[in-house]
Amino acid sequence: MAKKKFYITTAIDYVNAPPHIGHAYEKVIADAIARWHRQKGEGVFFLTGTDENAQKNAKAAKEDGIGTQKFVNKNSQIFKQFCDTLKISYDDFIRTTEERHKKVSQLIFKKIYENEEIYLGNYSGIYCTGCEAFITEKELVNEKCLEHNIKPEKINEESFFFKLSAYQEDILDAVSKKSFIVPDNRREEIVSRVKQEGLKDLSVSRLNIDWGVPVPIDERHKIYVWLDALVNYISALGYPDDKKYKKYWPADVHVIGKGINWFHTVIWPALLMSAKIKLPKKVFVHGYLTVNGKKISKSLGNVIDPIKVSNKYGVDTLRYFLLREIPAQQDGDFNEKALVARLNGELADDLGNLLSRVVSMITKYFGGKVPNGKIDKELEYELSAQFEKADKFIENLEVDKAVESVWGFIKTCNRYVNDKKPWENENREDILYNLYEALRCIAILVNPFIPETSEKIAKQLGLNKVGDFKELKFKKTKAIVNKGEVLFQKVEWKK
RNA sequence: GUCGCCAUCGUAUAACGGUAGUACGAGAGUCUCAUGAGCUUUAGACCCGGGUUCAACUCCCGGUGGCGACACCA
Repeated sequence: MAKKKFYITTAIDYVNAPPHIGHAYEKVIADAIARWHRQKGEGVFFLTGTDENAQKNAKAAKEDGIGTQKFVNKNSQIFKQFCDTLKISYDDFIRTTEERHKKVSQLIFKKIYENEEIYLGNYSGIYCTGCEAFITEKELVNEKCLEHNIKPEKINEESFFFKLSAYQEDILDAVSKKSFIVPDNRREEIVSRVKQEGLKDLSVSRLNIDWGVPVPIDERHKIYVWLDALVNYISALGYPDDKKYKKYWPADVHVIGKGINWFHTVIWPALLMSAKIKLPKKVFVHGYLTVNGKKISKSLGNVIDPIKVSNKYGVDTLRYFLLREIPAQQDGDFNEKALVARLNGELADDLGNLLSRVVSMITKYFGGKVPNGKIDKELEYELSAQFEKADKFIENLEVDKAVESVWGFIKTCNRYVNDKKPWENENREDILYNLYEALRCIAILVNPFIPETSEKIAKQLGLNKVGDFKELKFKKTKAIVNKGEVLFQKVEWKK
């Protein structure tokens, strides 16, 4: 029987600024979902990468005094290392300056052109020479560009347009489907905007700029970066002929931030329709992070470096915090106090201490050898109940609730120790046998969220690997436990 | 400016139109295997003003406050 496939992507990042905590959130959430599906035994393909063809990069590179390609090479590397530090289990890391991508980007442009849904027209707008970009009337203060305080010029130049307007009905149908955009409020935003504003043709090229992918039918133009960027989801799979493309497309989930919802749920589907390609099954729109209740911004100086947080508290603590604390369907707040509270209360006290007390007792009463006992059906039932709940939550992309369910079982185990009192020597074998099995399963359950810790638990349980979800039932395990270091060192919070 | 989303104990969050729940924090109690951990338990909330209804946290209208989208921002 063929394995079920699961293709998940994150947005690709702009490389003109270093990764911040918001990037970490998106990567970690997608990673947890990807790992969960791997644990289910599915054929998972997890894609992330960097978006490098924006004019911004050329500008930033100039300021840096290095060539644009060198600049993006350096910064893309930073993002890749960032993923590695956070233990992001990507299967591929696409860069839009790679030949394999540019080729497909041009191919899609050409295909849509040949369908006569890209045409040459005139773009008129106001152009700020300071921004080196078109700006909107709304960005003006006293007819001047807010940022550069100069009067922008009116420009009328030729541009290729995509007939987005032709897709009004088809897009409305697509976005109205309940499963396509998650969560509901994000879907409703798009549906009402499509209804109210309607779809207008979209300029998909820029004339006379020096950075970007050339328009295949007219090299004076460069492909609009959004069209180029969106294509990464299929170029990475080797569209149109590669067997990876045939196996994994359409994507099961695109994980994106709310700021780019419109591009992913309106423009991208329309482009795909025009190119006669299947639509992704689902777009998951997560919220944004604030820091101490404030919007992340350079001017406020509250940009948090996730690498520093990871170094200070451990990568799993950061991962756990992002996955558990931030509600899937809305914005969340990052603050160190809350992170420390999760670390001390849930990682150290609930999980760390459970492992510690059980391993200690097995060592103390049985010399470390896992006793042979009778399965406690009730405890085993509780395990499968919480697992099923968690699985449904992951299916609905409510990772925070999935983590909560797993912790529900951890709490049950702590209660189990108290109620059964293994130190009183009545059915001690049975009690500790069941607790051992429970912990073995906990290591499996927490693996998608905190992979490093999961392995540490398995090691203390005398196992050489963490199993997958098939092993989520109580069985006979021959092992010698060995008490290791504390899983999580508690941290005292001082302001 | 146009459009949209949101508003619940101190904090973070739930609730088919029918008893406002959960977690952290705070208070009290208790066990002793364990990382001063665990377990039990108490107190504590529906932004304001109208309307619909036998009944409104829930639906409608208005206000206030927060947030966002509106051609390149996870």
